Amino acid sequence: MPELPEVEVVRRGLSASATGSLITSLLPTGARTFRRHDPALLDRRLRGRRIDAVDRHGKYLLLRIERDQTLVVHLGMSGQLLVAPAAGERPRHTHLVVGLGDREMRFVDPRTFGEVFVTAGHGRPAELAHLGFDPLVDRMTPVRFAELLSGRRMQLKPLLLGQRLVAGIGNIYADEILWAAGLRPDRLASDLSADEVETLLREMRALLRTSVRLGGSTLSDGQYVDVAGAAGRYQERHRAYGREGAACARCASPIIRIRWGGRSTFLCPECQR
DNA sequence: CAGATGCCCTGGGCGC
DNA sequence: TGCGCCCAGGGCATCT
Repeated sequence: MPELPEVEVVRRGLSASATGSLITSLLPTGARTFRRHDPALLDRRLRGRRIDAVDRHGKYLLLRIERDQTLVVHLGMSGQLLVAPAAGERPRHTHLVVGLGDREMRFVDPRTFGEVFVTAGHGRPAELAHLGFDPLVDRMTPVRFAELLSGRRMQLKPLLLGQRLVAGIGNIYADEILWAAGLRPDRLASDLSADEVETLLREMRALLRTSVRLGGSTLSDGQYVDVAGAAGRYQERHRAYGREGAACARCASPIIRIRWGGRSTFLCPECQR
C-alpha cells in the first residue's frame, strides 16, 4: 500500500536513476492503467524527450519531461515502478514499459488500482487540483493548519484519509500519526485545541520523514519495494497499524482493531484521547 | 455538502 | 491438495 513515504522513496530512486535519461520507447499494454486518455498519446508526447526531474504530490509521482510534459503515475494499492536492464524478463502484470536506452522503467500493478496519464505543463496538474497540501513539500504553519481544521466538523481519520485537506496519507500512516499524536481517530477536527493541532502537524511531519529515511513500510505481502526492488524497514516502527493485541508502546494497554468505514483501524483505547 | 456504501482488482491466507 | 471465501484499501461514482 504505497502511501506518501513509499512514493517519496520511489521518487528519490527514480530521480537518481532516471533524471537526464532519454525516453526511447513506450509500450503501454494495461487497459485499465490508462483510463484518462488514449495510451497512444504517451508515444506522441514523450518519445525522444528526456526526463528532466521527478516530483511528487501526495501519492502521485510527477515525471517532468522535456518540452512541457508531465507523466503522472499513481501506484494505487499494488503498483511498483522498477528500473531494470532492458534485456531482462518482465514481471507479470507489467502494464507500461518506458524504454531508457539499455534500461527500462516498468510499471507493474497486479490489482490495477494504479493509474498513468500524461498532461501538459510542469506545475500542479489540473487533474490533481483537488488535493490538499503535501506535508513534506508544502509550507504549513500551525496557525494555518488550525484554520483549515477549525471549519471541518469531520472525524480525524476520514479527514486525514480524504486527500482534500492533506495529500499522501493512507490507512497505515493515518493510524500511526493519530497514535503518535495521542488522538482518537473519531475526534472531530473542529474540536481540537491549539496544542493538539500543533502536535498533530508536528507528529505527522516527523513520522513521515522518519518513514522515508527508513525506506517506507513493506508489509508481509512484500508488495511495496523501491525502484531497485528493495523492501523498506519502517514497518518495524509501527506502533498501531497491524498490532492488534500487542502492548501499546506508551501505556502498555492492548492495541485494539475496529472496523470503520469498511476498513481496519488500529488504536490504543487508553492513551489516544 | 458530508458521509455512507459499493465497486474495481489479484494474490495470499485460511478453514474444511 | 484443492476449493471457496475473505481480506488488503485508494479513488471514484452514486445516493441520501
